[in-house]
Amino acid sequence: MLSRKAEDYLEAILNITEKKGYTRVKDIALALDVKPSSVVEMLKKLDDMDYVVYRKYDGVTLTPKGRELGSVIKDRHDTLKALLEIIQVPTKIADKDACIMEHELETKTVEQLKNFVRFVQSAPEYPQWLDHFKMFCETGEYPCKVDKRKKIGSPE
Amino acid sequence: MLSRKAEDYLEAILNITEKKGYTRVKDIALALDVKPSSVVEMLKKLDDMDYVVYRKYDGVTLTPKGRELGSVIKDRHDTLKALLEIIQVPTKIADKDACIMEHELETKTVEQLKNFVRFVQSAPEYPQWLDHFKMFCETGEYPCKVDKRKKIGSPE
DNA sequence: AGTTAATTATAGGCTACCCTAACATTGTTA
DNA sequence: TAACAATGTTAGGGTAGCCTATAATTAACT
Repeated sequence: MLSRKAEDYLEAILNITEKKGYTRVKDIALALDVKPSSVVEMLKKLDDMDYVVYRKYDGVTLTPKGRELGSVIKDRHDTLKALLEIIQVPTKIADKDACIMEHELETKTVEQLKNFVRFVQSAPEYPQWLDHFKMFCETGEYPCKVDKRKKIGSPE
Repeated sequence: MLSRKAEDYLEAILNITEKKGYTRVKDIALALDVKPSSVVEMLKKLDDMDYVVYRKYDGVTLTPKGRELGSVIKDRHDTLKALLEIIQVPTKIADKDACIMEHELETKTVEQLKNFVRFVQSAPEYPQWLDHFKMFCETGEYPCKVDKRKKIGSPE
C-alpha cells in the first residue's frame, strides 16, 4: 500500500501529464505545495517501487503500474468531488476536500460512493429531492407533504 | 491546528470516557492500535497544549478545550458515518472510513454534510428516492418513469 | 560560446509518530 | 505484607516527509 502522500504525488503527476503532456519537478512542487527537494526525494522512492520512471534532470513518466493506480485515485477523487458538489459544496472546496478524503477508503465505500453519484448524475430526469434538499439548506424546511405542526427549525 | 493523529487521540479519549467514565493509557492504546509508550508520548503533548490533563500513573481527563474539540471531531465522524450509511455502506465499514475522512475538512463541507444527513434523517416521511437508490444499487436500473429505451447497465 | 537565469539534485537536519527494551508503579492475592 | 501480575513510563532508536543551503545541470540570451 502506498502512503497517502505517495498517492498525492502520483495523482499530481497524472494530472500534470494529462494537462501538459509532460511533468517536471517544479510542476509537482507547485501542485503539492512542497519544495523541489522533497519532490526529488519522493520521485526516487516511486521510481524504486516502479510507479514512475525518474531520470535525473529529465522529468518523470508514469509506468503502467503508476498510471493505473493514479487513475484509481483520480477516479476516487472525482467521485468524492462529485458527491460534495451534489450536496452543494462549492467546486473549489469540493476539490480540496476530495483530496483529503480520497485515501485509504474501503472498496465497498468507494463502490457505494460511485453508485450514489451515478444514481444522481444519470437519473432519467432531474431528481426532485435534490431541489428539496436545496430548499432545505436555505430554509431548514421540507417543501411538501409536511403536516405543518410544530417544527423545530428556523430559529432566527 | 491539531494533527490528524492528535485528533484521533482526542476523539478516542472522549469516546472511552463517555463509555466507561474514565480513560487509561491502555484503553487508548487498544483503541488506536498503538503501543502504550506512544500513547504516553502523545498525552504529554496534548497536556502541554492544554487539551487534556495528564498526570503520571493516574489516567487522563479532557480539559474543557479538549472536550470541545473532541466533540467537534466526534460530530464530524458521526455525520460522515451517517452519510455513508445512507448510501448503503455497512455500519462497520462506515465507521472505519469515517475515521479516515473526518480530519481537516472545510467548515462549509462539514456544514453541507450535516445538512444532507439531517435532510434525510429528519424528513417528514421516508424518502422515496432512497428506495430508488437501493434498487439502483441492486439492479443498475431506475425504477420509474424511465422510457425504457436502451440502457447501458446490467452487464452480467 | 560565455554568462546568467532557472531548474534540479544532494547533503544535512528537523519533527511527528511509532517502536522495543528496560524500569517504575500500582493492583492483586496468597 | 511479600510476591507476582498488570499497567504505565522512560530511554533510545527508526522511518516518512518536510525543510534550507549549496552544488550541479540545463536553458536562455547576448
